[in-house]
Amino acid sequence: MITHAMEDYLKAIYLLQKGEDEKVPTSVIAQQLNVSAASVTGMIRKLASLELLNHNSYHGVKLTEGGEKIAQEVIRHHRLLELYLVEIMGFTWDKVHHEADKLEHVISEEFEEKMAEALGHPTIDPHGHTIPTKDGCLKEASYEILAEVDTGSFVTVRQVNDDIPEMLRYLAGLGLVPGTPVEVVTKAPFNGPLCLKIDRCEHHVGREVARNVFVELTETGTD
Amino acid sequence: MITHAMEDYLKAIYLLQKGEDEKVPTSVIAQQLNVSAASVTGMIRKLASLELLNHNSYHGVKLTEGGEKIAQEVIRHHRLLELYLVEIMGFTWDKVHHEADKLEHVISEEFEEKMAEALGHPTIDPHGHTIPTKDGCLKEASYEILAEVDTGSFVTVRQVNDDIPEMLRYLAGLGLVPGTPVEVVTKAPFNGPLCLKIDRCEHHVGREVARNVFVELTETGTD
DNA sequence: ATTAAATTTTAGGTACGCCTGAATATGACT
DNA sequence: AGTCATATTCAGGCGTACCTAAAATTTAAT
Repeated sequence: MITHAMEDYLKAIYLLQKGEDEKVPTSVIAQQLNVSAASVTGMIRKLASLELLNHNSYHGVKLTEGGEKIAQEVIRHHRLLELYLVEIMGFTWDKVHHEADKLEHVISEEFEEKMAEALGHPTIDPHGHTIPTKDGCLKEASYEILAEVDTGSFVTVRQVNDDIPEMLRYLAGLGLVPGTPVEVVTKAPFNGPLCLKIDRCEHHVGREVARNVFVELTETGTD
Repeated sequence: MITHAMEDYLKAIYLLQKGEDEKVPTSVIAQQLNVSAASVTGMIRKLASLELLNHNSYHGVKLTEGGEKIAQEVIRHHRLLELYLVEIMGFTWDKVHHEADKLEHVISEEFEEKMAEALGHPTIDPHGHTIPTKDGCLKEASYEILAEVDTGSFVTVRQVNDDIPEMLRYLAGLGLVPGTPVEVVTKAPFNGPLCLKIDRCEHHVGREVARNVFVELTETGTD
């Protein structure tokens, strides 16, 4: 029996396990899920005994195929829910992450299908993340971090982190949403703010925010 | 903190506690929730300590105002969900009870409001049950049990029990859904089947089924 | 190569929600 | 009033999921 907590662990490990055979250390999982490292060890034992992941003591974990499948299902639920809540139910995009985090463990496969149909089998969620297909394909494109783009670059926003509601409201206010073209006018030194031209208006945003926005380069600047 | 299990208990007690100051015995709650009587006692302790119900040992329990409020909220969630799943998402009415039972504990107040808006603030769910209003009004009309109506009566279906998917599919097939006018043509003796005229066709349904259908009398027959 | 720092695991404990089986209280019936 | 069947509660246990504190292991730095 897969519990909600197990699903949360599998999802977190899947999203942290970026590279092909990258092992995810216990401490990183603990930080991601806001639990103690000891709790993570305990859960890892259980997941390993179910063959959902492989565990090399002191060297991190890696999901098995079975573990990945479950993780992808949960992520598909989450992202479909986020889009459904925004597009069909009229939620603002800052609130849907929290709601989806609860619902993702509870909805049936039929619920998932009804949402996918209502949305026309979408591939991208409101924050720009790829929605895994039913058979488990998830090719998350890798974009640049806005904070690290060279001055003078022209970029298009592709993704934003979805877990800080206040930041999402701020980003929406600026127009910094997936699809928006942006010019990086200047970058103040000492981790200072970026000056961005969005829809002909200049805005100054801090690095903290710019680290949560992911972009595609249209034209590289000269730093 | 109110857990999902607590909500389930409060809901069950609320629905069992038909009369004004009717006390609900432990055993009935245990049967309703499919748990042991001992488990019910344990939970009753906890709910009593939170002043959500009053408990007279060996004489059953009665919800306090606070307990009733929570129960009504959960029931509102459940019934709004059932209607939303049928009307907006296209579920068949036999599957929504199970889905709503899981979702009712998880959705936010905002989710509840979005559903109510999308449905035009409805008052009745797909099985004919009253949806409590946000401020906790639930006037469940009391109807006759179809199995106990006199031969020759003309009735209108008002409610059906929602927890047996197979029976709901059978009822839908017969056209025995809320709003349908029905004539009770005959009632076979020894708990035999009822002969019902529905939309000009005669159908023979067993007592078991007829005990799960609730009707309003249009014209009483002569038994 | 040894030691110090960081990471990870073990050990022991809490709370929840459920169980079974044994003890106890109640109400009805002689 | 005593007895019986039923209803209820107590006692002790199990699995999940988390915690803190202490022990063990690995890594990095001298």
